Amino acid sequence: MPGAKQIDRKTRILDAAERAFAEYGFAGASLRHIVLEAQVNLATVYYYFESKEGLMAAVFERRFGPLRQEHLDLLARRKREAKGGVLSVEQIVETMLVPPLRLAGAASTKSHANMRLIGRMVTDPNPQTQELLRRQHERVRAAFLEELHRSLPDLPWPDLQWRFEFFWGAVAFILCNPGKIEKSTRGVCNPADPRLVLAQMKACFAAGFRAPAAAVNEVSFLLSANETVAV
Amino acid sequence: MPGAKQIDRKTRILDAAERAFAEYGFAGASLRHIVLEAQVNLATVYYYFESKEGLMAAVFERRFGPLRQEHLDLLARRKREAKGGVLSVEQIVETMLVPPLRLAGAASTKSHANMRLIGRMVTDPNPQTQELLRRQHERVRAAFLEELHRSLPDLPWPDLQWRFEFFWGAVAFILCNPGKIEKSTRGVCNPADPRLVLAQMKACFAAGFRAPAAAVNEVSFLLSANETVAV
DNA sequence: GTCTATAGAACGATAGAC
DNA sequence: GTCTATCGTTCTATAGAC
Repeated sequence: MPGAKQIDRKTRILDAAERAFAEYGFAGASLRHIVLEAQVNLATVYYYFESKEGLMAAVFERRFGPLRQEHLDLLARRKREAKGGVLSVEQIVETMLVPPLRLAGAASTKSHANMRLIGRMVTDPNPQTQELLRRQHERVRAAFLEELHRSLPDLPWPDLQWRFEFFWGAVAFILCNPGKIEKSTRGVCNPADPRLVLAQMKACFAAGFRAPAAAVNEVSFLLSANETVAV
Repeated sequence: MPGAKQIDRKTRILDAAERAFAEYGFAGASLRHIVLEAQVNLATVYYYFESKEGLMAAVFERRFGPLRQEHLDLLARRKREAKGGVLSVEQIVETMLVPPLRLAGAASTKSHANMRLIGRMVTDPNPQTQELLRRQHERVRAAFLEELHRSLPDLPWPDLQWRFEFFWGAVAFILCNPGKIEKSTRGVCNPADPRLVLAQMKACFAAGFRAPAAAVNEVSFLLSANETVAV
């Protein structure tokens, strides 16, 4: 082994693919770009992963498998440590955020590709990507929803689900392109700082989850107003 | 003119392109797919729009131009009508949401393509897409941020910006793929119903914006914990 | 303005030598 | 396992007839 620089080909491909998928999405990332960066031959990808989709599945498994496990483990541990076994909303929000943010902090790959991968893939239009991600996230999703329901027993089930979607939407958006947010806020917000993201999301969404249930009937008039919007 | 079915070619291309971009993203949408659906020749696209990017810019201008205008108009109107000229957080959230939701409700194109276009393009990895969208949204963004700051003068500026990003992230995510959300919530949440989305977002984010400022120092220990996450 | 025809490059994928 | 070479397709884009 001539130094740590010589990583095996399979890992190099996974690393390069992760960066490419995170930056360009599934459709926009080409295998030729990936093999160029990984310094391997194009055929090597097919030898190890069979197809572009197989490569994406492997990237997902490597990254989101441990992430899912850490999510479940951390949740279980904090439930054991909690008084009465019921976590506060703040604790649940924290538990949802810490594993992905810690993953983002691990600077094994440059430019936070592992962080951006999450956000990018969540919003990727490719149906195979969506289905893979949904299966990866299914159990974690159910576990956290259940825990939130335990913590907020009076909040109606639909309201809880809506807020849950809002929460992950915000997370995905923030993780998607840290540079873009930092630019549009002129440096005020830095999504690459996990401590900031955690504190800010906790403050905002703990209050959001705790808010009274929505009143649907109060708002309909504005949407059916007589102003016309050009279509 | 033999009936309304015979729309001019330029419009047919724009309609088809909008649907394709909304569904597949910029990289995933091919001109061949678009011209097939628009029932025009491939060369027609280049005659009218010069390039794929030109086509996207035209799609954006047609859809987001009026949207931006309605945003600014509606905000100005509600400020005139407000007591003291200061809007409540609920009113601002409503004003941010109503124009895109009304646009989504206008069923001129099938399957809510105009609605999904917003969410899809906000999260699209293509840099040209990002830059176009940023320029389109710049003024509206500044106007709403200013109004929120007027309504919440005690909230620190960074906290306000973070929550603003969370808000639009959640909006983009919800608008991105209504079907996906409805499926994963087993029909509990229906993002295609503007009244529901408006009521739920108002309830969650009015409380989120009103929450006390974040306390950054309280949360750092979890992220530097000694558990290791596989990388 | 609208078409046919095609250039020229990039794509995912595979066969077969070593 | 790793390579070269290449297949067949699809892509954006253009030239030129009508």
